Amino acid sequence: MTDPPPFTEPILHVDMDAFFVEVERLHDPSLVGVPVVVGGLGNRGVVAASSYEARRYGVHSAMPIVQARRLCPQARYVAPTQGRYRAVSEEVFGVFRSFTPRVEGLSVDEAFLDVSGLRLHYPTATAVGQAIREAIRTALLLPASVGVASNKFLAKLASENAKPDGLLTVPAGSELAFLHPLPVRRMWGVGEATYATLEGLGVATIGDLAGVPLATLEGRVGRSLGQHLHRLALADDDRPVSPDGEAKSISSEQTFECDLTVRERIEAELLRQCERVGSQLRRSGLSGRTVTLKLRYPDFTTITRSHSFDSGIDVSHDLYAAVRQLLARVDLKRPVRLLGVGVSSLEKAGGPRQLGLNRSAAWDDVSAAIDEVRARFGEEAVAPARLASPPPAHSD
DNA sequence: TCTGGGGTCCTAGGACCC
DNA sequence: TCTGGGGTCCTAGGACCC
Repeated sequence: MTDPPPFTEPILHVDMDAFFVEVERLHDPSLVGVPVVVGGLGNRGVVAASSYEARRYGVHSAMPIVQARRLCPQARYVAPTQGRYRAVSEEVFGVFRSFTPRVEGLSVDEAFLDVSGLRLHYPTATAVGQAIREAIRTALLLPASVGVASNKFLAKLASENAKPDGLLTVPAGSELAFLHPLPVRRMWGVGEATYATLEGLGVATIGDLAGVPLATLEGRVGRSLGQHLHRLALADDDRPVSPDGEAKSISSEQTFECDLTVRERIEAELLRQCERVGSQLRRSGLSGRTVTLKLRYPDFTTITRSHSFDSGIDVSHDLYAAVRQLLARVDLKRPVRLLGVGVSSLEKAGGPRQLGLNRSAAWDDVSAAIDEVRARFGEEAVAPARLASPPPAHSD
C-alpha cells in the first residue's frame, strides 16, 4: 500500500454568499426571493450586505444607505443583528473544523482551510470543497462558494469567481493563465489609494503588474507592499494557513445620527463605550495596556489620542478615567460625528495591576457583579446611572 | 452619493538606551 | 563638542479587509 500523492491544490477559501442576507432569510422567510439590503437604517448608515436581487440595481456593500434607497426603493431594508450572525458563524466554523483543524478565519463568513491532510479520504481537494459546500447546505441551509488552489491568494480569487453558490478550482500549472487577465483592483491589499498609484504606472491587470520592475514598484508603493504585490502577481504566495490566534485589539465606536456638541453627552457616550469594551475584555480574560480615544469631526477628519500604561486595564471605570484624560487633549469646540474607545497591547488579565488612576479594589467587585448580571439578563440589563436619561444631543 | 463598525498591518518621527 | 548607529517602544495617521 502506498499513500496517495499530496493534493496539488491543497488550499480552500470558503466564503458564504450574501451571508447577512441569507441569515436574515432563515429568520424571516418573507425575505426570500426579493431584493434585501442589510445595513444601518439611519441617514448615516451604509450597506453591510445586499442580496443578489438588489445587486442587480447597483446596490453594493459600503454604499451609503440613502443611495441604495434611491437605486432600489422596493428592496426590504433590514437592520443588522450581529448576535444572530455570530451564532450562525460559529456553526459554519464548526462544519469547517469537522473537516480539518487547519482553519484560518478572515471574518464571520469566510475562512482558509488547509485540507492537505485529507488525501486519504478524498480523491482531490476539489472533492473536499464540494463536500464542505454540501455539508453547509444540508446542516445550515446556507449557500457557500469555494475556491480551490495551490495557495491562499489564488484560492481567495477563485472563490470570488465561483460566486454565487459555486466552486472553482485553479489547477496547478495554470495559475498565471487564471491570474494575469484579472483586474489589479481585485488583488487583496490593493484598495483605492494603491489602485490609483498603480493606474499611474499604466497597470490595469495583474499581468501588467507582473511586468513592472520590482524597483519601480517599491519606489511607488513602498518596499514592503511593493515586494508583496510583486510576488503575488507571479502567483508566488507561501503564506501558511495559520489557525486563529489571540485578538490584538478590542474597540467600540459609533457614528451619531446627529453630531454631538454637548460635553456631558460626549462623556456619557464614552462611558457607555468603556462599559462595552471593558465587559468584552473581562469576558475574554484580557486586559490592555494601551487605551485609544477616537474622534471624527463633521468634515470627516479623524484623530486618535492614545496612552500606554505600565500594566493592563480591564475595569471599565479605569478605562473611562484614562479616556477622560485623553479627552482633555482634543478639540471639543467642534461638533463630533463619531466617538470610539479602543484597547490594545492586550495581555492575559490577572497580571500586575494598574495602580493610581482612581482605581480601588472595590471596582473589581463592582465589575464582576455587573458582568454576572449581564450574563444572566443581557447586555442592556445594567448601565451606569448617568446613561439612564441622556441629555439632549443639541445645545440649541 | 457623502461616506458603519470591527478589526489588522504599515509607516514615520521622536524618545530613549547602549 | 557640530556630533554614529542600531534597537525598541510609543504615538498618530492611514490603507485595507469584510
